[in-house]
Amino acid sequence: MGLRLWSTLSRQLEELSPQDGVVRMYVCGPTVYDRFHIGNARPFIVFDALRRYLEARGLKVIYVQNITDIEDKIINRAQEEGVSPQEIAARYTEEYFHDLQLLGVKPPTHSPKATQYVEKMVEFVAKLVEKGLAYEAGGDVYFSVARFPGYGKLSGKVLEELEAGARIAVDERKRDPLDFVLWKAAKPGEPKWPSPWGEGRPGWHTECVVMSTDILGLPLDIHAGGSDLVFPHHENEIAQAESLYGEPFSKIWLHNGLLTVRGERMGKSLGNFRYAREVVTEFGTEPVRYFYLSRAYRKPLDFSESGLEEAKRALQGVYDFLWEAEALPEEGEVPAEVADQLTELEEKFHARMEEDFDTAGAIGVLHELVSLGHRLGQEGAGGSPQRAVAALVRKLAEPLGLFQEARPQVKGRIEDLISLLIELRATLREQKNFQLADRIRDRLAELGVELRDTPQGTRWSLRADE
RNA sequence: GGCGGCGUAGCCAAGUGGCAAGGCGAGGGACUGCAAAUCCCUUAUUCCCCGGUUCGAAUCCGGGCGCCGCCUCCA
Repeated sequence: MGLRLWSTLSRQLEELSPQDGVVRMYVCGPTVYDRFHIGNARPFIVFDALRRYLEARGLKVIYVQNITDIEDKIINRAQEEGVSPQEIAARYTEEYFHDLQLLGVKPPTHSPKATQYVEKMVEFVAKLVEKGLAYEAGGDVYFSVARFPGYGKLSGKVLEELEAGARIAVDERKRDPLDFVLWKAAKPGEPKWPSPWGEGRPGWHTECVVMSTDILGLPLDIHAGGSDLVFPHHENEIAQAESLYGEPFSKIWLHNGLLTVRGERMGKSLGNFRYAREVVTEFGTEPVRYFYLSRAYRKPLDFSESGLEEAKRALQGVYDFLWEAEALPEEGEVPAEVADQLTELEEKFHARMEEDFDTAGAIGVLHELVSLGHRLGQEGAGGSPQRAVAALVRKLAEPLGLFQEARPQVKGRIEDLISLLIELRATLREQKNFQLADRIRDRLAELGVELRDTPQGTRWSLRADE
């Protein structure tokens, strides 16, 4: 397969070329100081879908997503609540896995924690110091940006202009305002680890480099995250990794667009966020996934309830076909002409997916398949062709985590009761007692049981609960 | 100010050189006792504007206008 992805680094489509069929993929994970919000969920869902698509195409994917369990925000939160940072981190790590599951995300192959890697980070920083790429100052260690000629290549920034525009209050311990911290000296009461520069803790940009290379080796095939991480986070990762190892850190850099609310970026600090858990609970797993995957992953996406509602309706339309088709008996052959159409649409689906992971275009193809299925039903093609269409939709959508739900079932006795009401209604209709017949239909609809009168008799289906 | 990106129907949205996917919604028709669902038709002669290149441009180039993100922790 030839999957091409837009790399932020090269600013062009890059062929994914894994060695031995193994894709080494790293996605920036959460800082566990709170539950993540629905905007944070975008990369989790999008890159989960990418990973699963690659797996569906026969590749092995080693998917690593870090957990930052030592960081300022965790310490602050711990102080606010009067508990230990470890307790905060443990709590929200658990919540993170819980919410990932709610989003229908397959657990990462590896979920390394920063605190498990402190020793290796110390070794890494020591090597940078040894090579003269970093320096110690007052118990802190800084990376010397001037020592890495490629600095700015990911974000397209130019060193001189960055310095000119530096808004940060210059820390006098830094030799250059752009230098960033690799190791922070411990303040009283903070978690700390021993190091050649005294007790302290690792700085923010180091963990991803150390953990990803430790687990995946160099270079990574894909390094991914939100577009807000391009600078400085990923730029700084490249600087550390490449200046030390002297080879490319990651072949492809992927960045998802941010979630906005009425055009403004969703952020914890802006207060315009909603927790992912809250949104999934309200709208459901698949509507949330559909909402994200029906938009190009690189573009900004505006969050709205109406957008989620629309996703829900679109999804229901597909299920109306799937559930109906799957209830049909296997009968008749799949005509060669239909088989050809299915092959053609399947190829179209993959063509969209392979061109920069165009899930939105690919979902459009799935809707085309559903239309084809309906048309076959209309033409009286018999059960088998429609079932074949439904099966293909299910298969193609599986890596997206869409259209996988089974028809809601009711227990045997309730099913018998519904059948009884339908029988009764049929009699009433024969007797032209439409008022009562309609009342049965309306009341059942209110209870979530929809009746449809077809030439083959009355069919019923259950609406999924809100 | 610098860097990155976006602007396609009423709304959401794919498409980056060869007749403008798809979803939601709206209107008309078929079907129905009436509905619902479904099917058929209609809803962008045109892709923010102005120039240019080309046999041909939403797609490439130049110039505007508007919006967003990053430049500070942030998915």
